Amino acid sequence: MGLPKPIEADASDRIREAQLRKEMAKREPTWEEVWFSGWISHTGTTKKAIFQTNLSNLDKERLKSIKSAIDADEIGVGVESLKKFTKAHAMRLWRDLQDQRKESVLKDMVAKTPENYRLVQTESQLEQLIVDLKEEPIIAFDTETTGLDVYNDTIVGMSLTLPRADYHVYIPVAHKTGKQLKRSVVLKALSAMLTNSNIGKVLHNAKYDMHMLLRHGVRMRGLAHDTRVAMALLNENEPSYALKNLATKYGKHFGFEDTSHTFEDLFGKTCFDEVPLDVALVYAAKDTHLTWRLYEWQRQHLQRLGKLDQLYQELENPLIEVCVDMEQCGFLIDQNYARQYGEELRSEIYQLEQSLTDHFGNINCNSPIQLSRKLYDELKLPEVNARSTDVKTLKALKDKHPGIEYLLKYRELTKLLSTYVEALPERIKSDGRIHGSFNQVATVTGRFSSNEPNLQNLPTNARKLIIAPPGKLLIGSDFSQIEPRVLAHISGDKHLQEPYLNGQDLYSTLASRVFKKPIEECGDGSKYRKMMKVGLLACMYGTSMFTLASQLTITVEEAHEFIGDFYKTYPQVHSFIKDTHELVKENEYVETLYGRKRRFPGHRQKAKVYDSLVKQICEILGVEELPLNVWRNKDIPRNLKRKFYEVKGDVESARRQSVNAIIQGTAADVMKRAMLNLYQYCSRRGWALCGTVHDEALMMVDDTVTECDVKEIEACMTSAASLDVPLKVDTEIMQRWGEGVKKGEWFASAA
DNA sequence: AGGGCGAGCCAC
DNA sequence: AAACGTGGCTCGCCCT
Repeated sequence: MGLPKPIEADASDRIREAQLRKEMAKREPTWEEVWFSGWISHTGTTKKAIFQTNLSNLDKERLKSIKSAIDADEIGVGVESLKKFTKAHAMRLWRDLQDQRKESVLKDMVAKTPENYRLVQTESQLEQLIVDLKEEPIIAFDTETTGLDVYNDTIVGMSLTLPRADYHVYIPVAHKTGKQLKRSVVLKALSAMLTNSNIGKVLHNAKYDMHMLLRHGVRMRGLAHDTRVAMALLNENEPSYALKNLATKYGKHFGFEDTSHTFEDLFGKTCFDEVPLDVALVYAAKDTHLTWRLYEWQRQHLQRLGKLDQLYQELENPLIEVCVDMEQCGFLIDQNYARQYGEELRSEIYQLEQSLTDHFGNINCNSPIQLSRKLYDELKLPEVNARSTDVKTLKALKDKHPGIEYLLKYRELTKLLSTYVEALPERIKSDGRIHGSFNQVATVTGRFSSNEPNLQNLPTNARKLIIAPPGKLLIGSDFSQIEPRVLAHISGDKHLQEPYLNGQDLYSTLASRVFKKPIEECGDGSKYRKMMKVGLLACMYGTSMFTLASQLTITVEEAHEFIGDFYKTYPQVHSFIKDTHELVKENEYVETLYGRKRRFPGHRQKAKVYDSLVKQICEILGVEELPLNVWRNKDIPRNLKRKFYEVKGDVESARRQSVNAIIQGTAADVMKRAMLNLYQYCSRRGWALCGTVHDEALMMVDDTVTECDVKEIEACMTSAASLDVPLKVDTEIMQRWGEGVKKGEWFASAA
């Protein structure tokens, strides 16, 4: 092998190298990057140019030849040690460099501690702080803790920004080293301020700090602004809402030019109570400082946007403490039931496994790869759906092999067991409850999400693990058909509103009109009603004719005709959808009824291209409307097709999402408003709102609850919005979630 | 060993 | 060529 020719690094190479270094600082690099970077450091920058070249400039072949040249001792450039430069060596070097970098960064940070960052370590300093706080109508606040578990970790320090006095403090209370006050002393001194709802607090992700303060018995009031929640309203597409990432990205707009380092960067896995106070001060005080600046910047934008500000002030901000209380409430798990049910499932699964081995041999049925090999290669089952092994495909193959039904049952039971029946009890905290978290700003449409565990996707059988504590009952109130009602309101379609105003069944009425059948033939369980229900949902979700056809087991042409008839009968629904597409093309965003925005950056240009291509295609074919299948149409030129499919996916996806975001988002707004009403009502009664599943609110109430109380609960929800159609709420009462009884029956049997 | 990712599946 | 919107969790598989 010949000696690789040195590659001269020019200025642009060096720039790219710097970029690579920057990239490497942000994420765990691949070992090749490490190897190369370490190599550069190891050899020094004065060595041959070949070593100064950016890795990304070397094609794979060249890199390989260089490596093997080194291995074969063919590179004799005076870097003898290089041939011993192994991966392990590189990683070690990398870590050393990182540590050195960390240390020097920390040293540098401490040296540059701003003058108005102060530690509060003594009684007199604390007293002075309390005095100064009396002059502040609004402050920024943050806690530093031993970890991220709000039910087990503890506060090790607190930082505050005093905007009027123009200084920032860090109050260590549980650091392992350094002079500091006791946590109880500090909290006692601060509690008047923290619990005073007239003193505004600005926090980043307040829910977390509020939980933490509750760990030490302090209920924070007067949350004025949460920069994380507000950021989600200002840009629902933000890739990360971590304070440091927001500072890096937007800092230049509010005077934070330097990129801040994340906790991980600086401290890795070290617990914050081990961090020396001088470092802790500059890190922690900067957090509230940053939060405050971010707040001021966000205020400008919210005020400019008006409606969004109102949404924040009236809805999202008050909802934060509702979330805190919901999470604190938690869900009680029936542990005996869980054990017993788990055993039942395990034995049933064991038997199914025996049958599966008989049918399919010794394979792992949980593995799609092994399963598809068995089903399609060995057993030669027809590949109805491209070798897929999902439920839908398996159901289609049910008649083809006797083992499939066992497989389906096995899927169902193992899912239930592993994801729910075994997993939920593992999350039980010391109070016997699970405390999942609810996130009000995790979805782009404004709906709630839930995790650790997700309480919004429990199947009925898993919900049965959750019970009301003694003396309590669970109440589940759900909005009936909220999304169609929102559509009826927003589209303004009088015909769609009619059944709601007259108390008729929506889908039967729709079906009767669209299919031109007497209402008797469109009743509950009729095929027309079923079709209509699927069809309406398809319109709200923007389903393609292909999918709709397969759902209804009709042809694409029939589906197209069906939707055409629907739009003809309900023209305002059609125009709402078309108008929305136009609107999103023009503005690149849509809004819910309450001003929540869903943005589609870059859509305008793509939509223009898309529309002009549609026009061209229609002209060539001499038709008004785009044909159902463009790809197979022989009359359309190839390059036109190619251009069309380049933008088709993105544009149609944005259009579907825009229509859906208005409907789903408005429904979410209404639910959030309802939750505020319910929270107030429940608090007054000493009850608890404990969760939400999109259109349903869950409450924990005394078992003395009356029919009248339930009416008030429902009123809290129906009065949440005044639409052109009435809102309807159905309520179930239960001791065990998943075994609910309609309110009517409950009170009838109680009497 | 542990992270990333896709398949699959649960909910509305 | 892809085919329905919003989520989160577990598993197998593949990678380092």
